[in-house]
Formats: sequence, structure tokens, C-alpha cells
Amino acid sequence: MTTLQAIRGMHDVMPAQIGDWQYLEAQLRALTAAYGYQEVRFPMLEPTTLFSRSVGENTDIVAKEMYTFSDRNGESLTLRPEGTAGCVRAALEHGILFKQTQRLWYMGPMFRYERPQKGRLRQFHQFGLEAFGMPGPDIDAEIIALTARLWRNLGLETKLRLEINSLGTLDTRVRHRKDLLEYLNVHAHALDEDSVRRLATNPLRILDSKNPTMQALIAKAPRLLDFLDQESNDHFAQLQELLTTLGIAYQINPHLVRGLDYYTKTVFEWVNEEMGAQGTVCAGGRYDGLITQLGGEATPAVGFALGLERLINLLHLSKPAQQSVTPDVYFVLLGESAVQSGLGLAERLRDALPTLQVLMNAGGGSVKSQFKRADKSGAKYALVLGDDEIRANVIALKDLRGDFATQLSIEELIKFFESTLHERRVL
RNA sequence: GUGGGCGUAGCUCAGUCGGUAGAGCAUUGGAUUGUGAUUCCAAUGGUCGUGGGUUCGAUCCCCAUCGCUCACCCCA
Repeated sequence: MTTLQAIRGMHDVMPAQIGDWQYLEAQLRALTAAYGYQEVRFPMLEPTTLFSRSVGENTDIVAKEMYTFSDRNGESLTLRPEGTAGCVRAALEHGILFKQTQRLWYMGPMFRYERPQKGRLRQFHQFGLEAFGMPGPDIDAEIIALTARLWRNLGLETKLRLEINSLGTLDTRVRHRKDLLEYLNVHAHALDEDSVRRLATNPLRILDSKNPTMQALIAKAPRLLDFLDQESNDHFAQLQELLTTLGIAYQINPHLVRGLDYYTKTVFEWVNEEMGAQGTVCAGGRYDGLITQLGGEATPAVGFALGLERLINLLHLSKPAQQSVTPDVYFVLLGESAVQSGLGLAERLRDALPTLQVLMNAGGGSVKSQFKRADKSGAKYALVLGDDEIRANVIALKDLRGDFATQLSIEELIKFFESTLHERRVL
């Protein structure tokens, strides 16, 4: 294949799809503003150690999915596989976490070297949100309420199911892991191939196995929730109370584990069943230990990320794609002199009506082809300028979606669009 | 990383039991010397993903490779 093409798993967003992205982005900006969160932007490229130290050396993300390479100084750099690490690094570096609370959000591309499939890309886009300095379940509930509101605003409230769990503290997991490994080793003969491999890498995952022959074994295994310390237990109970008070339905999934090492206490996922294997649209949780791990003062934190491509896929299950912008008028220009004066007239229209969207024909073409373009552009009106109009000092106006047609001077035309634009705003 | 399905025109696809290809849509022009979206006519457009093998001859069969896609794994 000699033709140039995009890197595997990295997609272009073309005009036919851009409406969805702009719609979603606008919804997210409005939502974060409603809860007092502020946008941050940080680099897509970071020192590799930032991710290995925060996400965890033994996670799949760090062990085999990172885009890592050396820069010209030999320093190892990595394209960010997730947003939390970079967000925390930036917040620490600018000293905005010390003895204060912060509510932050960000949006942009993330990179993971995985085999692409439905809902899984090598460059994908996440919206992420992080709340720092608040230790209680109230802020956990706030961000879950924020996501629930987003689904309502997007008309997806019936499409997503909330699952929650608590991972407790690091100590909780160490104690549970010890018991779990003991139990699994006793029953090692009953483990399937995947589970044997997970025994070494991530034994918690074994409890989440889809293999039906493993279910009896899993049912009797030590449960992480039984190992929670008092504080984690209270935190989890209070969160459930708050969710109930807010009227947010949830399910406790004791097998819910997040793939990143830094999570503590609350974890949650919003899941859809109709989207194939990658049905998790939004996931997150608390990570009280991460900031000390990265060299900051102990700071409680909680956040989540949502996959924009997955969310758009979900929107498409019930709605067609959002329309991208269509011009108000298409300017048909017939002949040399029309091209010359047409440019100026289009500028005068834009001067007088800054919100009017004027698409001017360029590159010539017959009347027929120019009208075809006008129709295809989605414009409501066509303006026509040719020798006849220039002689009469008028511009022909035609409603492409109705019967109306007339000839107007430029001043009359401005007045005409002023009133139709006004009607459009009122609608 | 493992496995399945698929690569033919800009797009969606047909087709050749092996003899170098067709439709619809789109584009351009015309029927209507200045009026689109309905109709009719015509034109433009393909190294049949790439490389190799078998064959007199391969787009078709075989092998490899790349890409897309779905699933496993994992995750947003």
C-alpha cells in the first residue's frame, strides 16, 4: 500500500461527524460550569516515569500499551495513556493543591497501543474531571450526580447502569490479596488458562471472570468488601446513603476493579449493554494515595474519565448524527464581472450581519452546477448575481426550501436577512 | 499478543465455475444559451489492497504481507 493513511487505530473526524463532537463538547462545558469546575490543559507528552509511577508498573497500560520513545536527548517520553497523572503533575507543579480544594476538568486525546476494535482505539478522546482536597463521600456523590445529570441532558438516562464498589485502603488490598491467593492456590486445579495467568499479574481480576465454569469457585472466594477497614466501610455506606437521597440508582458490584493501581475506596462505572465488548462509557474513583506517590503533600482526590467516542457511539444507538453547521445563504455568481463585484457584496453582508453565514461560490461552474452546490450546502437561500442584476443594481434572492423569489438592492437584502435572522433567534 | 470475517470506481456493492470488470449514488456536461432538490441522455473515473507462487493466462486458486473489522485480553 503506497498511499498515505492514518496510523492504525487513529481516526479522523470529518465534517459529517464534527457536529456530534461540537454538541458533546458544548454539553460538557455547560455541565462543568454548572458545578464550578475549571478547565486545565496539560501536555500530551510526559516523562515515562510519571505514568509508570502513578498508573502502576504491572498494569497492562504501562506494561504493554504505552507509546514510549526516546527524544533527542535520550530521555524516555510517553504519549499520555490517561489524564489523571498529567493533571496531578500539573496541579502539583503549579502549587494549587497545597491546603486547598480544586475542581478541575480536561478534555483531549489519549494514546494506548492496543488492538483496535469497536469502542477501542489507539488514539481516543477522554473527558476527565478531578476533585482535590476533599476526603469525604460528599464529593464522590457530587461527581456521580454530575455524570448522572450529563446522561439526563443527553437523553441517555435509561441507557446506562451505575455500578459501585469500594477498594478500601492499600492495606485492605494487601490483606485481601494474601487470603485470595491462598484460596486460589488451594483450588489451582480448577482455574482456567486466563486465571492462571492472572494469578501472577492481577488476582483480583479472576473474580471478574466471564467463564461459567469458574463461577462456583468465585462465589466462595474471599470478598474484598469483607476486608474493608472501619473508615472505608463508613465512607462506602455514606456514599450509598447520599446516592439514595439523590435518587440515583446503583448496583454494588463487588468484583468491580479498576485497571489502574492508584484507586482507593470508591470506584464506579457507568455501563451500557448494547455496545459490544467495550460497554464502559465512564469510570473513575477515589485515589487518596496518588499525590504523595508523586511527591506532593497527602491530598485526597477523586475523579473519573469518560470516553468520548464511546459516548458518541451510544448517542447513535438512539439518535442520528448531529448536523454540522449549514450556511444561511449560498451566493451564485455568473460571469467574470459577477465574481468581481460578488466578493465585495458578500463582504458587505458579513459586515452588516456578523452572524449571517454566507457561502460564496468559488471556482466557477454553470448555473446548474452552482445551484446544485447551493442545494447541497443546505443553505436556505440562494443569492444570484449576474450581468442582469449588475445592470439593475440588484441581487436576486431565491428561497431554496420554498417558492419565494425576488430581487433586492444590497440595502434591502441586509434588512431582509436582519428580520429572518431575528426570527431564527426567537425560534 | 491470540483467533474469526472482509479488502473490486470518491461512496455502497455486484461479478468473473481462471480469459485483465459492471450497477447505483456522487461529480461534470447536455435536454431547458441564467435557476437546484423529481425526470431523461452522455462523459469522467479501476495498476480488482500489496508482493510472490501455480498457470499459456490470475481480480478469481495457493502462500505471505499490510489494512479494516469483530471477539479474546484489557480498558474510556
